[in-house]
Amino acid sequence: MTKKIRLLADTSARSDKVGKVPQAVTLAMVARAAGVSASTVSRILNGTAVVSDAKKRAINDAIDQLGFIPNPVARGLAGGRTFSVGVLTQTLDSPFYGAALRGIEESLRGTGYSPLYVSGHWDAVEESRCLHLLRSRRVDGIIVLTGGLSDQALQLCARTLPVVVTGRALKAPGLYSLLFDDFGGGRLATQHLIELGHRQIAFIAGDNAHPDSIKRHAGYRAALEAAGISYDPALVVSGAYTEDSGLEAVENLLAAGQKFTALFAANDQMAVGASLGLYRRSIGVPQHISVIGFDDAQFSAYTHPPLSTIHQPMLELGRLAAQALLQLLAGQKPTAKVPAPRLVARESTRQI
Amino acid sequence: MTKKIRLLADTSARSDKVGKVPQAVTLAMVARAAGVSASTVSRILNGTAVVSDAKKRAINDAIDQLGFIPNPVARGLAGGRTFSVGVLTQTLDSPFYGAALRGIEESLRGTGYSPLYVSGHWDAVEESRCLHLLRSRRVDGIIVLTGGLSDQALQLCARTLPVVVTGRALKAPGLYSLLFDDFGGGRLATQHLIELGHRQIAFIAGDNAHPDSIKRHAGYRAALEAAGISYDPALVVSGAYTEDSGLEAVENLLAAGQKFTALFAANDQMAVGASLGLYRRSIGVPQHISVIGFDDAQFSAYTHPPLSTIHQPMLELGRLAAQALLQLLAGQKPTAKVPAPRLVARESTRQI
DNA sequence: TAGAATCATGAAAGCGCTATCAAGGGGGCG
DNA sequence: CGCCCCCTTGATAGCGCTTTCATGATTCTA
Repeated sequence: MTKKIRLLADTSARSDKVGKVPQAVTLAMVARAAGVSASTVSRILNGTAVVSDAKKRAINDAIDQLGFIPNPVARGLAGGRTFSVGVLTQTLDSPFYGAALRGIEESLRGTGYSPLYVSGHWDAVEESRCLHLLRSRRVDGIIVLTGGLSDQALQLCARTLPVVVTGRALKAPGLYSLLFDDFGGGRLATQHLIELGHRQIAFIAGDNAHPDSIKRHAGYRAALEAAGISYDPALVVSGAYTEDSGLEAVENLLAAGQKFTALFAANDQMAVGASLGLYRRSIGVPQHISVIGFDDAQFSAYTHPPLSTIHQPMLELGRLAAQALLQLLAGQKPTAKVPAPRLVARESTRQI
Repeated sequence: MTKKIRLLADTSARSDKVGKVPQAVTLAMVARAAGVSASTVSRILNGTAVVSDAKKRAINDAIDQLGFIPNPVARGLAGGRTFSVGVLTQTLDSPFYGAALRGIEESLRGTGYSPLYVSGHWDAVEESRCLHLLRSRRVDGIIVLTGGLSDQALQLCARTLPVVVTGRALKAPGLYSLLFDDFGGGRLATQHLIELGHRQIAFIAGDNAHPDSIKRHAGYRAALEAAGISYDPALVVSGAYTEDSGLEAVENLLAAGQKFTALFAANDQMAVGASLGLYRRSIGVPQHISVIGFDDAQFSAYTHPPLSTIHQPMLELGRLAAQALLQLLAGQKPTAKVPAPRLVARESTRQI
């Protein structure tokens, strides 16, 4: 067997200058070994056409024996498909997007598609550059995790490439969007505090450039008003979604002499920062002030005390996004639906 | 101008069936527009040979006007290089590796190379599969962030592809390794506790499958012995580098009635989990027990109290790894050196 | 100034695969 | 029993680029 393989390899045009890649087993070699034409091997590989059982078996045997792995680069060039999907995220090392990336990876595993991650760092120009990079790398489809790109840019992109985008509600051919209910989440968090008897509830908003931050804010306000509590702008400070900004925000609130018994931060990172600020002033959570976050980041279950929060299913969202893209790629209509926000009441909030 | 471009485009062989990619500007079109041959354009693109200034200018003009972007897929097939580097990480959403990935991304930006991330989930079989995937995708080089692959596997891989690996000390042609001083770090953490007057210092080890965990453990032991404190196996429990396992470990320690005034966890995640365990028992950190972690994860500055830890420069490590790979790719000898461990004393440790 | 040597350039042959097209063979129907 | 159609298969032409190889134009040396 080994001998036969070697022989076949030797008859190949340039067996002398292999060098670079050792496993230079090509489709042509498989074809020769199986006694069929390259076309037929390709047909088996892609399931493009019906092939007789006998040949099918012969080819599969040859593939196994030679250890043939189709070269994706060549397939990409010839077939126009690279079997890779671009993922435009914002930061690779965010505890938040990380989960989504993992979800994407999970859904893609075993499908033959590989993810190609690029990060836009919340900068529309940068994101646009990333989009170009992905296109130039000839990805077969793109997943965009929120970000600051304009709706038009995405719709334009979707004209030539399947696109799945999270964090907005867009309709366009070849485009599918997955929108999490940030408004409902914001309302839910606030309702939770109200139900615990709180009436003076401070809010640390996220970056105003992010639509989700605005919607969480609106949810907060809606819950307040539904409970007959008037919205007090003095209790609202803005942060930037970072721990530092949460810390700073709570310091500002305290410095301004604001009275509140509960605090809702638009994400967990700010909630953690804020808790640290309270800790520094020896204000107990939840003894003196209840704190609730948003996102349910991985670390939130392990803070002191474990943080109450709104669970945002990023892992699930990643999975769904990838599945939707796969459906788009297969010419089907995506069916994915984003789970509703869910309250995770832990120990940082309590009855007044 | 536009007209000219359109005309040129129309004379192309299959301008009627463009469809898929709109910017189907090919090298051949540039060549025609500039009145030169494809070879010459290619030479400019790659700097492969000297070309007269006049043609050089004409070609560059044509490239700009047509908005030509070389197709990496075709380049990959023809030239054998794909301008992508594979990054084998363990989990995409770890706060720890995340920083390294960002470092890699930073170093690669602007070099023309793109990273292709795959994650092995600490499973040698899976990692090996990932390595194959990267090779089959024809990456030009590989960065391996620790993991459980055997040294031989890596050396074998390095025979055909430049490889940079972190977390081990290997020497081989085409292979460069970046080793962080885990032993020194473990010793440093323990010394810190000893200097604060602690004599009974518990240790939560990491996963024993990880060499770095073993080395941190050895560092702990060495510091103890250097200070004349006998090593007490009863004070050592093993965890799995997760928050949960840290929590569990401290519970075991407490349940067994062990006495200790300080605790060193082999990573920050376990330190956080352990702190939660102490909090649940109303044991104050650092009032009753000092806690120190390892890694200096992003969240560690914001825990209650902020966690003392050993800074492991993952961002820097990522940058260095990418730079080293770039050097390898350029045929140079990498020069990167890993920074030494550094103590970050925050508020979770104090004088006894 | 003839010949060699150097140089810039173009033509052409692939890289490994997919896709189109045409051909051969077998079966069904009139 | 013959014709037509369908089904399987192979040959062939690229995908867009890199890379010899060969060519004519220069320049240099003797």
